[in-house]
Amino acid sequence: MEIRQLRTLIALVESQFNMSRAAEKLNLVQSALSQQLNRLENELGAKLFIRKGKRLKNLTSVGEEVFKQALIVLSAINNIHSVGKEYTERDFGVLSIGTTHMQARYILPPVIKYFSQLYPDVELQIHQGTPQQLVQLAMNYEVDFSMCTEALVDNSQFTLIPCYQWNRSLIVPPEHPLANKKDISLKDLCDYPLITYVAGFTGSRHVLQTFKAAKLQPHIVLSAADSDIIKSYVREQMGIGIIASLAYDKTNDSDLKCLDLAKLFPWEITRIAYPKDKYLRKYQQVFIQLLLKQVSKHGSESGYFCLPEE
Amino acid sequence: MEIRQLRTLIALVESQFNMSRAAEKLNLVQSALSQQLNRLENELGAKLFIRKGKRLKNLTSVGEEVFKQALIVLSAINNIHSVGKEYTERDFGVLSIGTTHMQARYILPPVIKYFSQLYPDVELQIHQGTPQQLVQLAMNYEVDFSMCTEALVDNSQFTLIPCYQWNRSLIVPPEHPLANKKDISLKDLCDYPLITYVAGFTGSRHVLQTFKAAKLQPHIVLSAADSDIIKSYVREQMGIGIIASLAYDKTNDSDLKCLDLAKLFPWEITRIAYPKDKYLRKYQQVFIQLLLKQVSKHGSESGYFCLPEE
DNA sequence: TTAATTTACGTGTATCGTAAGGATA
DNA sequence: TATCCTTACGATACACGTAAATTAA
Repeated sequence: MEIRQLRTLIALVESQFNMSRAAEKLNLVQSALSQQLNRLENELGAKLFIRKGKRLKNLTSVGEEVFKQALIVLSAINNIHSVGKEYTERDFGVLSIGTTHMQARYILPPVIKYFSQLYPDVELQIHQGTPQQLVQLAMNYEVDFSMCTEALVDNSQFTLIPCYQWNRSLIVPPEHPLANKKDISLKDLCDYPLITYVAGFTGSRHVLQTFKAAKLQPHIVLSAADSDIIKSYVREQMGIGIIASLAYDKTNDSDLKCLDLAKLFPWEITRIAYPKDKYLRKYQQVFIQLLLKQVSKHGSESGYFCLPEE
Repeated sequence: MEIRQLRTLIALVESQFNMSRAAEKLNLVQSALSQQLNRLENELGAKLFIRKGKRLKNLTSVGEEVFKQALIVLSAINNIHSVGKEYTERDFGVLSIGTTHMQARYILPPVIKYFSQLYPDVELQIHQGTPQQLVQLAMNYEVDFSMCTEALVDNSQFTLIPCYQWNRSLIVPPEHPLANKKDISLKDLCDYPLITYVAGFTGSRHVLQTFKAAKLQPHIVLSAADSDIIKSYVREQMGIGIIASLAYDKTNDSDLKCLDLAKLFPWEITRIAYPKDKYLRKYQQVFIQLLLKQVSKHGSESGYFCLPEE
């Protein structure tokens, strides 16, 4: 059995059982893939794919099992390469992070700035996506780690590092009736058109649950993936906005009134997640340390987020 | 990188950094190994072994890390082969068990007999050893699983299946002063020369701890690795014996008196252990099931052992 | 018909074994 | 000196690419 053959298997699954596309991914002609798959199937004595005529349709049960193990093999092989690079090119390489807009915009900038000075030869890649996509990215080793607020925490395949916790605030135009109200209630929020994060995003699940638990029906007129868009629409008088408190910028957003909602909604915990079996290079570990340090320092200053208590 | 190269690395470590022996293991000439190691080290850009002149002395730190990952790779590759065989030769193969004399002699026979009828084409291999060796065997995939009483339970790399629990009995010649005594105490045991299992074996640690906790000093004249030897020496009047209760055979050992010591010493739990990442073939799973069934049935009859409560 | 896969065949590469040369205990 | 490792070299095997044949959509 060859590692090449396992790569082939994985590429085939990742390209929805299309050999030509898989071959392209691997920079090979597709006849080569065809041969490799044959050899692998012959060696194992079992078909790995369900075929319809000549075309591959899906994995067989044997294929499923072999595929799982193939992922383990390739993860370990990647780790070995990382170990090598760690030795030959200690401060040189790529750091790819999966994250949401919120992190990328409000948390990461100072960390990244500092990190880039420390490691000028490390190329930083930021991949944005929904929490679900971020989990996928980390699982498939397409990023080194993801920062997730709604990660599927029950997934025991991940190392999870609690990173910070944050709460929500209401933003309204200064002339809005709620702008000077103290102790805003859930009911108050239901009286006005609401703008907040799209479902499945950045802890929006908890917001909806909270309303539901209180048997209230909020009137959501618009939901957006990022805080800046929510702010824009609040400025356009389309409604009141609920955003992460840390997304409110005292200087740039001074035309909006920001009211703390920490008591109404549960705090969210954002974690760093990467596969348990992944080897982290030194600079990757350093980045995580810097991030935690930044959170504990700047977070406590702003009061909008802090280290989790876990 | 080639799987072959990782096999080479592992073989080198397993043969104490002796290339010639490693080559023999792999059925290759040793120049081939030399080349493979070179290629691997070149690809990674780092030496994996500390050398003294031309000879290999030990792993470098890079080597250590690569070695760990190589073990993962080969475990997964083995699993893939198992999946294949499970498909092509469902009821055909080898089942190798690591176990102590006690299990092999007093627990396994009926299980093995039944299993052999179910799977006449599965070759059974029983590897005996000390608990430490059994752990090693399982860890290195040299057996499919080990049955351990004193397994290093803190080792999170193992799947552990509690199998049965058992207690100890005193065996004495029928004319011995203790033969008719009720409620034998720890102190009583210290009054006579004692014969029991060797240190590090079959729960002997707990026996010694119990005496120590009671500030008593037993007079151990002889320790042996298996119950039959202990019985022999008790028959020779060399002392009184402490053995696992289940090792006393009512018919064959009727010339010895057996007195339950369950209240004096803690119960031992025997577990099946195999690496978490190991793929178990059907017949291997069946064997474990049969074993558990046998224990629950025959154990409760004899009263000498039973299913653990965990 | 077009897109996808298999099969046949030739080429280049890389691994293995033989054998000779150095180094260590 | 005996054991162990490296290097050089030739034979073999094998994976890849080209191209033609075969089969679904």
